[in-house]
Amino acid sequence: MTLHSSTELTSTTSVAKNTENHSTSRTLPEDLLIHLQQAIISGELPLGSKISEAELAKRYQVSRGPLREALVKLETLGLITRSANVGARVIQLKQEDVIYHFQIREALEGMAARLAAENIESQELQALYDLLDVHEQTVNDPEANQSMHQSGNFDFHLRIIKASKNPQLISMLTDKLYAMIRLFRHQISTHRTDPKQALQEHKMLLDAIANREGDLAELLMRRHISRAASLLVMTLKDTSVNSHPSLQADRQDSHQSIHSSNKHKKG
Amino acid sequence: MTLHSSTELTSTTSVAKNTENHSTSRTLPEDLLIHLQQAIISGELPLGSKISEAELAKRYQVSRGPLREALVKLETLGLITRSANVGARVIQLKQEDVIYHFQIREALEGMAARLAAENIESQELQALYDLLDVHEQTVNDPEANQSMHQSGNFDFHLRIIKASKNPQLISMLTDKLYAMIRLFRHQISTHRTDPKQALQEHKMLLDAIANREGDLAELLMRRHISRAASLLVMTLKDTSVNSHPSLQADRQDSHQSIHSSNKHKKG
DNA sequence: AAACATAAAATTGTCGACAACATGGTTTTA
DNA sequence: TAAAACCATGTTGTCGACAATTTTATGTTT
Repeated sequence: MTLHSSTELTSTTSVAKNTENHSTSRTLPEDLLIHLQQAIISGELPLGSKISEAELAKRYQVSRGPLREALVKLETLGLITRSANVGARVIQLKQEDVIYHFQIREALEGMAARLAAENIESQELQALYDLLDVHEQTVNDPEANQSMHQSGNFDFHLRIIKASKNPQLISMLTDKLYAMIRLFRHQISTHRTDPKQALQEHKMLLDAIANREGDLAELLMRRHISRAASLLVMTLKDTSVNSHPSLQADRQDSHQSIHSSNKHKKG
Repeated sequence: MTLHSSTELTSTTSVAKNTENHSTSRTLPEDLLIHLQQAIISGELPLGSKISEAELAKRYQVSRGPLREALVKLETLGLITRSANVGARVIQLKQEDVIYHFQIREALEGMAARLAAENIESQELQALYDLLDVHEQTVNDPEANQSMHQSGNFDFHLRIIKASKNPQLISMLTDKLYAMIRLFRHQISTHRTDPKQALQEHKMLLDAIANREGDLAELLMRRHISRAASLLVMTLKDTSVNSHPSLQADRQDSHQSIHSSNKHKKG
């Protein structure tokens, strides 16, 4: 089949230069990285689909040079795979990958919690306690929805990571691993984590940090993440990522079904 | 100053295409990545020096396109920093960086040891025990030099990492972190690690893995790495990386003093 | 002489075109 | 008929040139 299907695409999202549209960064590879990351996470570029450089270049109104640099970065983020003379594909999410990912996150965020206990400053501590207060209200609010819980959860973890004061660790966790986590969240709509339990765990963790108990903080963080992981894996066993129809992309063509982010609702 | 100083450079290392020289990979960015990595580690590109795209392109007989892709990868490896419209610099090694790095490595390799205890296969286990036997002979051999101990050490850690069977963890540790470690080793010539002690620690660790005691394996690995780290930091306090003359590159020009790998001996 | 504005040079960012390779289909051959 | 060789097409890899930006040099003013 020919691929003049560019009419199907979101009418040329146009990251291009001085046209002063919604693009925020300064260099094309940076912009492209953000947009492509979002496209993959939202499912606009389906998992497993082929990535055509020419097609993407036309779509974003850029040449293939900057696009390729963005693809290199995407590869190091683990969101796509590339092989010489063949091209790039969006990764496929297998169940093991989720497990592998959380094992790494457990080790890294555990260390972050330990370091946070050593290095956190009083104002950061205060901000975290404030955040937990807000979180507590959200938990008791029947109006609150899932995404509100999640963003608070996210923020809490992020602040602890930053409190570790280890720049390389922070970069690893925020730039790299969390891109993958966001991918999980968007692809796997059903996550049955209990907000109240999460809050409870967060409280104990924060107390440990406040008391400068690094060992305990690391232990609690690891348990917290490990628990979330097994919950997620259990969900996957039911939903079965590999057989989930909307997560399977035919291995041949790419021309994506656009704006399919709000699909696969919980039947 | 003009930069016709290309005569000073190692006469055009020539990664270029079909000329069938010592290059092994298939695509230019891959080759370039390997060569540049080596150049940084050996000190051919001094720490903190500016990286000129034009100069490097001429030197390796490639155009700037593939070179830039390699630079993007080098940036994600943490070996260079890049800022828009200004260019790339080789990183500067500050004492904190070493600490930050080892904190991450402790977390990650600790997890690797734990997973290895769960997932290692009998043949891998046997190979590791064989390796320790060789190592033991090396330790008792007065002829053996530092680099022999190191390569064995290196191999041991690598095998355990691979035995974890977590591909992402393996990639992170081998591709990314170990590039940095090799940089440390080459830049900081004086490392007073005791081979006998290291061997002893390795034995205990391997026994823990063999006995499938994940908790213990992780603990021992973390202690092992932590000890190496503080030893290295102590060395740094004496040698003082920041004020070490041959490690300081003037912030202006780059034209490197070539083949300066065997400098900065312990006066 | 110091500080500012301006011009020139050098470097990075981006583009379009060509070369090398892989893929799918067709023809040839056993 | 099936397998192998071949060809056509599309895609990725690489290059050289131009545009945009930063840096250096120059000159003017106080």
